[in-house]
Amino acid sequence: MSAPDTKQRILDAARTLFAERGFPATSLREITKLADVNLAAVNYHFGSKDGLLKELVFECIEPINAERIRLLDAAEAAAGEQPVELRTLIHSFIEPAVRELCEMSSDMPCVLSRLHHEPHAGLEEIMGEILAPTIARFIAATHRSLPHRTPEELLIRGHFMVGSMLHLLDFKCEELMPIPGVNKEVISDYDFRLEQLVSFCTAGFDG
Amino acid sequence: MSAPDTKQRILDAARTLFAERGFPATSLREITKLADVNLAAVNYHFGSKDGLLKELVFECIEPINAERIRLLDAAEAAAGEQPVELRTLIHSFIEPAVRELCEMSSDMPCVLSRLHHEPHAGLEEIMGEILAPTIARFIAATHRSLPHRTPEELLIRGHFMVGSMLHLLDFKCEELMPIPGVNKEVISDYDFRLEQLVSFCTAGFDG
DNA sequence: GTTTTATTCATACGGTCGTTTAAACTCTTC
DNA sequence: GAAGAGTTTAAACGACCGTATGAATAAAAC
Repeated sequence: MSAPDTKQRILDAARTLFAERGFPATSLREITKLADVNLAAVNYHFGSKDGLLKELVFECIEPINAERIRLLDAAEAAAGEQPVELRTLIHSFIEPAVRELCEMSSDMPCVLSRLHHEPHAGLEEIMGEILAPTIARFIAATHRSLPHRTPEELLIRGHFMVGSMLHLLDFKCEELMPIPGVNKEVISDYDFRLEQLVSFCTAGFDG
Repeated sequence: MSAPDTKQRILDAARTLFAERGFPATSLREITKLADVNLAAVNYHFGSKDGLLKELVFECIEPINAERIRLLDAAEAAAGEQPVELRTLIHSFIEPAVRELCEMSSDMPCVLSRLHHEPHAGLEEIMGEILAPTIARFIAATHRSLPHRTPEELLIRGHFMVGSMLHLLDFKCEELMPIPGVNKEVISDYDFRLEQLVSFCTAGFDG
């Protein structure tokens, strides 16, 4: 019954529990019990509880960010001298996150969404170092696409876009109050969610 | 040096620390030390740490909710048989939260924003009981204003609106990476924030 | 088959947590 | 000024936390 890959089992269990109760409220004993590994394994493989969190977050947002840059590069190359269309820009930013996070695990979106709102010591570093250059590029591109908007408007609307996206990632439709006429399958569909979010933000940016 | 109003001092200290480190990561010892009251005072006045949180949240969102309903009633009365204008609807939902939270304390928005993303046992109850009827009314009103939209579209876009709003409430511009040409005073201004958010959501809802 | 390296294990450490207790201290009210 | 309800205090409780240790085990190298 021993674990073939202790490290991965710990990551999976941590993801689940962090999503359920949050990072500070989850103990290593709960994680290792769920993962069916020894308590000391976390400190052996990750150094500390913080180390575990960092690895979990990094392995998740790094590929998302790379994909964002890739899509933006492609869009700018295709547009040549012209500014990239706003909708394409927003799609490039949102799609990798929604797709990757939905594919990876239904838990990770929740964890990430929380971490954005409950910054943890030493984690802004990851968020900052990895995300900051990306965000700077997207703001610059948005500025070219919407030259009539002030920098303040673009910045705060970008903030709204991130808020909508994070909230979508944390969207459990089971928790929804029953609303007459709402089809849960439609709401849960990945393509529907993505399309709606891109449309909402595209219209909102220019509205 | 004894406290005239222990209860209020605890609430104030708790608000500050919950905003800074989050609920689970804040200890009663830190709270009572900051409030300059005895450790046992929390359990005497609030029954438990959870009780403290509940009272803090309730005293904050109850008036916001009441004001939302008041504005919606007024708007519907003014519109008569006609559906209320979308922008008015969204303004009625957003304005009370942004204003009340900004006036009350710069800490509370942060706390509330987090709690939405890190549901705590027994708190969904407050959120649900207080917010659910309000949300139902706003969805119904939105449906009248935008009859060509499906219920699923309205629901998920309402979700985006809430996400944007929560993220705005948690917006500390000090943490911002320096972006050339951005005036921090403009970004921090209450009226600017409100106007931008209402415009973003109004355009987004119909986009 | 022995030595070496990597991993797992049971257990313990010092600390902090939320909560409780019972004594001390206010006050008002008679 | 004695009585009593309301509040504050210091101290302690048992439970759980993240981390560290050194022995046991498995895998690989020689």
